[in-house]
Amino acid sequence: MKNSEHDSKASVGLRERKRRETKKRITEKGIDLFLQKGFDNTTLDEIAVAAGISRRTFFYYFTSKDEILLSLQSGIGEMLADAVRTSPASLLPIEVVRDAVVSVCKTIPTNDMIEMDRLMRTSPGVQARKQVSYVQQESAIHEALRARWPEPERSTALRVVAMLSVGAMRIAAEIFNREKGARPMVEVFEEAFDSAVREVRSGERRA
Amino acid sequence: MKNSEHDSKASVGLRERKRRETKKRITEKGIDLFLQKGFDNTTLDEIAVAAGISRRTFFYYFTSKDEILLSLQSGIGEMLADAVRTSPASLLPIEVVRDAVVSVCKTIPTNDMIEMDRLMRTSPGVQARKQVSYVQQESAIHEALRARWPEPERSTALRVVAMLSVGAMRIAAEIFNREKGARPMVEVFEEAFDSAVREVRSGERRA
DNA sequence: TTGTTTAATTACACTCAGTGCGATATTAAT
DNA sequence: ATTAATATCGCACTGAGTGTAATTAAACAA
Repeated sequence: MKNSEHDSKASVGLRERKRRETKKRITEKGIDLFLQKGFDNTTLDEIAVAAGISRRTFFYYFTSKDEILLSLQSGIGEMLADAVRTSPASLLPIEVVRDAVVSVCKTIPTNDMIEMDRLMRTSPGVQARKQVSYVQQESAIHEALRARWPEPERSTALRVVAMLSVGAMRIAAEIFNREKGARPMVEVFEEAFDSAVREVRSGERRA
Repeated sequence: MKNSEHDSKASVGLRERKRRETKKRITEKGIDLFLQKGFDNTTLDEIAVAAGISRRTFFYYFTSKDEILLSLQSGIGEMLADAVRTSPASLLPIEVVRDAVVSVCKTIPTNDMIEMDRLMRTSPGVQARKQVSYVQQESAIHEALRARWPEPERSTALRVVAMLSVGAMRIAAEIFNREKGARPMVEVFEEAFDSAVREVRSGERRA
């Protein structure tokens, strides 16, 4: 194995290059059409024609129509996990996940978020799949957390902490889009996350 | 309007009675088939035949195949919301949601949970839809919470608290099923919820 | 260069979920 | 008995996704 899968240097070979271009073209044309006509009103035939491939070839690159959208959200999980792994050793889990989401939020362009959200809302089916990607992000964070706090008896707590962070992110995205990006995403997230923490801590006496 | 929609007394009329029987029959036969052959390997034609109706009539009762499963999980949201509404006035939000989930967990038969979970795992698509029902449950809880703590600036915190409770429930269900019901669901949930709260409270100093 | 292997692309035919439309039967209301 | 709703059904259609097998193009070896 000379070249790794994601080697974007010169020696990737013509095949791999074409492959990536094709996949990218499908994604771009697909999103274009989705934004124009809505997800459900766009057929695979239309996407195939726009991307200059046959309908059957589409399924060589994607397993379903949804995957065009999902492929955009994949990667966020890994970004979050990386942020967890590279955070200062002095922090507590709850602080680590907060920082992780904050740093990732900053990297996502605001316009993209709003457009994607509008897209997601055009179809209940897609809305459903999006939730699955949140679960994947949770898992990614959870694994990264467990690598740093490996005591097995702590695993469940870390799982819920991961869930809390992704959940706060999800809600922040919701609010962010409802306000049409009036405030930066990071700010909304911090408000959601911190107010939740405050709420939990408010019942400090014998529960 | 003489009779309310859910009046299960004598005066419901023959029509309503038949209607409910048909819907129930479809659900039961559907679940039977799903458990036998898996969700994806069961066609609507088979369900229709088993329920003694036409394929077309199925869509008079349900809007999709998924809805058979989803209709079973619906109702939990309302149970949770009711539990929130009827909880003692002295409790804090975080305590209220904990109690609500605990009380609802107790009412769900263990065997049902395990069977349903196995079913859900037979299809990624269904798995996705399940997540949507969690979101619905979150909303139900959130609304009930807001009715008790109506200050608008607290809404987001309550939203995240609702999410935390449903999330802990979801994770508890996951663990519960992984252990094949070795421990009661309530116990697993309490462990998940409480350990998360402990984790959040652990960073009590200047965050 | 040529031949060989492997991966990409396509056409065709198929299954199944879901919808639109219109016809017929059944129950309720007057 | 008439009339108005509500249920049930058949038929034909669209669109997603799969299986199969054939064709084309790139990679590699001699």
